[in-house]
Amino acid sequence: MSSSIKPANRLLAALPDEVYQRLSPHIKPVQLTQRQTIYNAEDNYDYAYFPGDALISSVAIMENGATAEIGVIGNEGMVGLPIVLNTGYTNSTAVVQIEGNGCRIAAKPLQDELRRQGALQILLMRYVQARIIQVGQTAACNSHHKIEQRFARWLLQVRGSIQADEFRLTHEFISQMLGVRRSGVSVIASKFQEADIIEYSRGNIRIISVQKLEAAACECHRMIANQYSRLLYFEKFDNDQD
Amino acid sequence: MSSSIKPANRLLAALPDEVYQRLSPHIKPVQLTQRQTIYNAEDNYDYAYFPGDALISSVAIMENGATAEIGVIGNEGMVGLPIVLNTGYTNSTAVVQIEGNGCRIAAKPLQDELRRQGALQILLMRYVQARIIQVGQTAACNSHHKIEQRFARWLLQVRGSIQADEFRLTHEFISQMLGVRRSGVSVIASKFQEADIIEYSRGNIRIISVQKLEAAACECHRMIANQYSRLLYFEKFDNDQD
DNA sequence: ATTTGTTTGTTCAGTACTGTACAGAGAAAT
DNA sequence: ATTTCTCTGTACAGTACTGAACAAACAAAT
Repeated sequence: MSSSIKPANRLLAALPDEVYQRLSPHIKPVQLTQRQTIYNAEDNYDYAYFPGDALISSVAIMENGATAEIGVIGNEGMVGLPIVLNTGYTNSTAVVQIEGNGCRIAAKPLQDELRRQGALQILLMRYVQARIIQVGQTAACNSHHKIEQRFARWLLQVRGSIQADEFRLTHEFISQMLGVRRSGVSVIASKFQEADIIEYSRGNIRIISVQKLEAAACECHRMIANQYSRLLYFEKFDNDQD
Repeated sequence: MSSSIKPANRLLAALPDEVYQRLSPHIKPVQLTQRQTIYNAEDNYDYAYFPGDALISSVAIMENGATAEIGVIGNEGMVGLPIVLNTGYTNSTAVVQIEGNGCRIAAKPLQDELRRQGALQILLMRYVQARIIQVGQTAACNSHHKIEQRFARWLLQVRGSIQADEFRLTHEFISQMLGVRRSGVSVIASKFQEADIIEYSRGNIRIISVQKLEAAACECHRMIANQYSRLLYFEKFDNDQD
């Protein structure tokens, strides 16, 4: 039982051994299934979730049922800011976008470790800042950028979070994340496929050219990626196969 | 020199006397002038600002110069999340929207007090959560709600933050906050004036009927206001004069 | 093999904006 | 008193969407 097996989640992996050792008895693996709701708006947070190869979206749901993604959490992040900030709950819903594994830690041991004001505290404060930047840029992006740019940016963000070029996602689901019509997504997906940027079929998407996708995306992707790497020291996922 | 003179800023006013006493040598009054930029994106934060009767906006500025407000800070809040989270800087610009007074505290004494893990830590963690909720809801609101609803909501938010029904703001400035054209704002302002909801003239706006404004606004205003009062225990500014 | 459900393609009229332009009205400056 | 500047009113063509509907293609279930 050595400590040298680093967890798939990059936040946990970034912790010094000493801290990780203290937390590890409380870290429990979980399997996350597609479309599973981890927390509804105003649910109390009892566990923080750290995705491995799963991807989770933080989503705002309006009174009329319209949705908009306000955060993407892959293995660079965690679900559970209300635990870090000790505020009980929040207004957004956490939904599993791409199924996979991950782990979770109960609120109390995590908060106990935070109170030591050590590496975990520093790391998660920086992560909170990264999420604030992400959601702020998303707010501005939703106002000013076209669906096509936003779709491209979103694909790049998903790619960066799960560190893979292929994933299972329907147009319908993507449209809910972008807060637009499904048919709008279909039209642009078709255009991107025509341009050899992506390939897709019935719920499966593969990114063919990251460079072309970056050219189609708005500045927001670059901006957010830069801030994440500044704050969390993650190297970029940049092995472009072009 | 008693401690009983409560500061105009409600965050500072909510602190126990003991904490406030420790901070008070570091609290310096500042006058904030309209359109003054307190911090540009990526400026390092050396002081946290606590508005009294001034109002500050946190704004994202895109590469093409387009702007969008991602946070409103009045006497219920502070400018300086990067100090609280100890991340140096952020991607947004802080601009004075309505001139007035306030005070500021240097980063170091504030962070020293935060490390005590007392009332300031609890309060500002809760404030961070409130700001996250605000910006998240704004992101969704920008996607789904009409300019008219957003304008109404924005006026209510400004009113709640400065706790006054009249303030100096041009259509041009409002349009930059909402991320829309100036002429679009003018049309709706004129419509609201016709309906006896507001009154305005050359940079001066007065809210006549809060109830009508609430009816014109989207759900987002209520949602954010509820979360602010839950997290920060502020009573609502609800002395409607209708 | 046939049915059923899911996913994508496509159309179409309608709406809410955008970008731009110009004029008028009030305030400030000389 | 006249000019200059700031702020607001209004118009107009163009664009990017929306909401809704229906068909086609494919996969899964029986």
